Amino acid sequence: MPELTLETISNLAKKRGFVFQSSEIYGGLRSAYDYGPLGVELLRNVKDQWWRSMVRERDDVVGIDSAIIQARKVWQASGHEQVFTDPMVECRNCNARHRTDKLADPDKCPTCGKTGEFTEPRDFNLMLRTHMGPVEADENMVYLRPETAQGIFINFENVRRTNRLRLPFGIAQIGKAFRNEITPGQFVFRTREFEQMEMEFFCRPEESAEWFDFWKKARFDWYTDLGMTAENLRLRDHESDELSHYSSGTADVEYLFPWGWDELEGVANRTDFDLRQHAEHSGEDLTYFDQEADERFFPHVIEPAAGATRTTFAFLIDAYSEDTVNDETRTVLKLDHRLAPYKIAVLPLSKKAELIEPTQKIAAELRKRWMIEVDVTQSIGRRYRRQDEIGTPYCVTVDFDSLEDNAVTVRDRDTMEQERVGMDSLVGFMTEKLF
RNA sequence: GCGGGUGUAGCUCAAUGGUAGAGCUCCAGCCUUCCAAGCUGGCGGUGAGGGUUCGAUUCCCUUCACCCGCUCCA
Repeated sequence: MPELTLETISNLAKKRGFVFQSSEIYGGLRSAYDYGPLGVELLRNVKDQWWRSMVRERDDVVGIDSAIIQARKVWQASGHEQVFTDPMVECRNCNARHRTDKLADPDKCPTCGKTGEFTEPRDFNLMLRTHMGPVEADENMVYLRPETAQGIFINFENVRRTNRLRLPFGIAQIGKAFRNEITPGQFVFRTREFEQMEMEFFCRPEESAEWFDFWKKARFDWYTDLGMTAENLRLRDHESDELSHYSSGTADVEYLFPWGWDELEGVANRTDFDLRQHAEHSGEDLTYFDQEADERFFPHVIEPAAGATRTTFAFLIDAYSEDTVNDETRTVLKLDHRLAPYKIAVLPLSKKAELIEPTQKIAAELRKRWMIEVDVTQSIGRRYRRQDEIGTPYCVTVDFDSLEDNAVTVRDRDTMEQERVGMDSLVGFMTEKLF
């Protein structure tokens, strides 16, 4: 198979209605994308699988959905306002960017050594801003959250108390986040508006190393369980100099994208940094009281934080394949059926009315359980290829024999093999296949 | 944001300072048609704004977007 390029995969995404450029009819808006009918299903399936494995299948994790707009003080306490708004200068000679307050010599570029090449200091504010209320004044300026994590920390006590939770326990959230990235790009990989899937797992300080290892493995396995190629995945521990301001240890789950290894998810040991900061800034007591041990302390936190949109993108890339069939290229998205936008396509062999009627009947029955599509246009071969290209695992074909024998053909996306199945047992048959 | 490149139907490409063409895709019709078959017909375009000109897709300016490098981190 020829090397897969970003262009190939983004072309497929546009052509089949997975992803569109934002504001396209007005020339496009940089760094924002709209998800089409197929993309929204794929994205939703990825999020559902995450939620299922992180929340519903666990007895120690609960979910929340916090507001995108939060008090400005949240971002002062978390450190984002300070870390995300440094005045910076750029070197005209080598284009390197430096924080003004970190320069030994304010006129000399530490990267290339030239002097007098700096631009005027500019604020690089990585948080998007807006105003609460109709009057645009500094007093009512608010940020759009740059991560979903803080919405969890500030609700730590609410959730713990109302749900009577005891350590160790986690709080999970899926939602949009916004960052004024300096350079967005690589299609949907880095965008200024994106979606995160984050979970903060609170535990006793001395157990944090153990949970850190647990979550690293659990998160890595989640991808392979959903069919992502293990050779295209790796777990990489951060060097101490690349750790974030809040972290004592971080490991990234990385995927081998067409442009190289890049991050899907970060698993970080955030220690008690966030709870301490919020306790200090808010004046609330955010410690945890362990009745048995009779002690009060700040829990430590392990955070698996994944990008929902880029993870969806990675699944799309990983599923892409091209076979040669009868000297033609067959493009197939070999998506796990749990992620595929459509589970089944129902296809009458021809448009004749006598076939349309049973097709609609079968479709109505299948639609109660699965996301399906009915396609009646053009030749059956063409329709199979179309379904292959959007990753539909099974096609159900109604032909003229069906009118006699009350059976249909079920065709497998990956093997292209066909099996005759009675209409009465079709739902049961598909339930087996789509467990 | 800086440097380099690119913008013509959904896609691939053609043409021209004087009514923008083709192939593929898509849609409709014909054919009891199981892996992108055929025939007939149809929809559809010069990224946006301004300037020069009798006339601009073509020349000039601005802008927007995309791709490649420098940065970032979900």
